[in-house]
Amino acid sequence: MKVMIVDDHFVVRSGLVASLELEEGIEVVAECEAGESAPDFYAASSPDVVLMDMQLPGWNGIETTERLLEQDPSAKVLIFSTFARDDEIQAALDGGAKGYLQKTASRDELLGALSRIAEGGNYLAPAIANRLAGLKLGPSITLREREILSLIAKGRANKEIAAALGIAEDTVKRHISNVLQKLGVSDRAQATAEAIRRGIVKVEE
Amino acid sequence: MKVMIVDDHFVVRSGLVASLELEEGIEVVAECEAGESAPDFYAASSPDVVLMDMQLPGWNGIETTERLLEQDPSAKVLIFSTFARDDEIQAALDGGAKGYLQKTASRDELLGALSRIAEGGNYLAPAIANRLAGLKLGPSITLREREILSLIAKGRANKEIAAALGIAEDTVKRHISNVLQKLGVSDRAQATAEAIRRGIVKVEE
DNA sequence: GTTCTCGTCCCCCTTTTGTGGGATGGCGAA
DNA sequence: TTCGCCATCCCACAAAAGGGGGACGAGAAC
Repeated sequence: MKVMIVDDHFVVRSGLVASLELEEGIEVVAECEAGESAPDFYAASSPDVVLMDMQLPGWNGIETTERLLEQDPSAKVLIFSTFARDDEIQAALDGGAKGYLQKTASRDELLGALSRIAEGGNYLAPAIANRLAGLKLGPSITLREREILSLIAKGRANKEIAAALGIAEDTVKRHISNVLQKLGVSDRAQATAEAIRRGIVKVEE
Repeated sequence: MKVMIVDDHFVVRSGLVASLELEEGIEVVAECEAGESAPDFYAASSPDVVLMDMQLPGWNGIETTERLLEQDPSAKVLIFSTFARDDEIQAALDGGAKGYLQKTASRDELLGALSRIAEGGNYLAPAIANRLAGLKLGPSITLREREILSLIAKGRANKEIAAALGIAEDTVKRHISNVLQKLGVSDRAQATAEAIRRGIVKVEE
């Protein structure tokens, strides 16, 4: 089985290489530090499975997965993330990933997930699968709403947001009113915290 | 140099072992998955440096560091964390750690930090050191202001904050006005984002 | 002593925010 | 096609937010 690794942490890459190369029949054919370079590495090494980190500078794991799938619709991506946030898992699976594993997973779980996916199957850690099954999917946040949320987090007033997007201030207020309800919060400050928690808005260093 | 590793992620442990064992003069004498077992491993292997993960189930990195220092006040601990939150770094250094390194660090940075600390020195990633220095130079956020910031992030209105703290609404407004200036932001939404970024307010799963 | 910051309180003022109502056009799914 | 959702716009209104002024007591710092 040919495996490609996408992770910006050298320590994770070398840990994965060290564990996987020990295994009979597994070969790491590419290691890549950034989402942006993944398509080229993929084309050059045609791996059976891609092990993809979620938190990457630049393109994140989801975006990179989508690009790989544009390039090769049969690409098999296993997301390997530090976190297990429901919305992130949902987004990863929606984006076409074949599985989702936390970095707390044991070596056996990792190997099991890899072989399941190489065979064309899917893999979700049991704990995650259960949680997702019981998850009541709340109303989804639209593109426009996400856009406005990120401007709110930057301290923009409704008037400024309207100007930036070229729409009326009343429309902005309407969007905000809707998104506050969807997030189950009462004002833009709490919406900011919730958007950051859900990964809708990023906080850069 | 004898190194002990404390990290619950097998992939990080094997990555560290793989990278460190390649190096002349470095030997990994203990690997440990939980803070609770660290003291025993430490006593059995007497390492020169302990590489400590921050996010551990049970005892976290700071608590484990403190226990190791009770046991051996000359223990040298290098925190190896996924994050770089100001308050966490502060707590780690206050707790007696000799250094703080993010998991995004390169192999060279890691080796450099390890040898600096083995020699009895300290190590803070340059970016982090600058940021901490910058924060100390900037105006400091008072206790009351932090308290109010976290209530703002929870969506509380000024009136509610006043009631919760048993003070007048005008006083709350005064505090908010001050803290907005100190953070260099224009409203409570942006203040929320900034407070989260600086680690003043935490976002839990 | 004096000066400084912190936390507290009051007044007044403008601007912003958030919600309610109602309305239109587009677009995709049932 | 009809229905629902998205995005857009309008109006009106109450509440909230944020800034300005001035003031006071406690305690730390000089």
